[in-house]
Amino acid sequence: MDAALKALAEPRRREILRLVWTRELPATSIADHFGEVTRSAISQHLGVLKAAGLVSERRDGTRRLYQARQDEMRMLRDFLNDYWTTGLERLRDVAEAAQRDKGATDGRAHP
Amino acid sequence: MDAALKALAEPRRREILRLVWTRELPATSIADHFGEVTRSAISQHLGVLKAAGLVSERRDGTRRLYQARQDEMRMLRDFLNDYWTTGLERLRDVAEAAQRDKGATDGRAHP
DNA sequence: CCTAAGATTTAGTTGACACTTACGTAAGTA
DNA sequence: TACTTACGTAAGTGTCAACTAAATCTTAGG
Repeated sequence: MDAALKALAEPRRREILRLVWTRELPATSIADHFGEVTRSAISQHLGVLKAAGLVSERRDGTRRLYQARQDEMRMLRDFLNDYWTTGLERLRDVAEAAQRDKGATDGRAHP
Repeated sequence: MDAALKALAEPRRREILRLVWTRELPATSIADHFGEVTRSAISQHLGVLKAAGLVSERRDGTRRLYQARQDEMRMLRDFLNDYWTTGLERLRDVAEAAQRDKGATDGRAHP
């Protein structure tokens, strides 16, 4: 999860992910799409994406075909939907701390 | 958008966002939740979150109250849903490149 | 005015990361 | 075997981000 979000924080990797969203592509074709960057750099990005579970790799002769793992992306989307609203009991101690904070001065911003 | 994803890539910031998801909290209360980090560090994280538009800041006396901007988070979620499937016409040139790649040898490795 | 509380800002350090160049390797081809 | 293609990996460099400590700002209250 951490790895996935970190991987997506890089614009180049997002673009790669989009390139292989609907089809398999060999590393070279992907790299060709980025004229301003070395093939090696793209290879490293692909490694990060693969380590994060966001792409799959399949070998075909000397080539390696990459494709996005849409299921993992869906999990990430669900994480963004749910993470903030789950485990809210954790907030209790902070709420108490805030309460303590204001208890002395009574009623400025929040009850 | 870029800034938002980058902001979320940091676990500490995600936790902060969760703390202020349902309520306003002063910076001190937030910092108290992270025993192992300085208030200064938290303040800087809050600055990043605010610059990314993920939290709002309101002043109350000497305190500054922060709260998550859930609308922005929803936009981010929608981005994750749509980005990959929009602008697919961009893929055409890559598709052509791949086609060229295989066309010569008719579906083997490479010319 | 003076002081304290709450919070940000400013160096300055350290580690992570994106990148390039150079090299290594596996698989196909002549 | 020798050559070429398609990759990954290693090593080195520059930049950026997260952190600490110290300084600064702002507001409240005596």
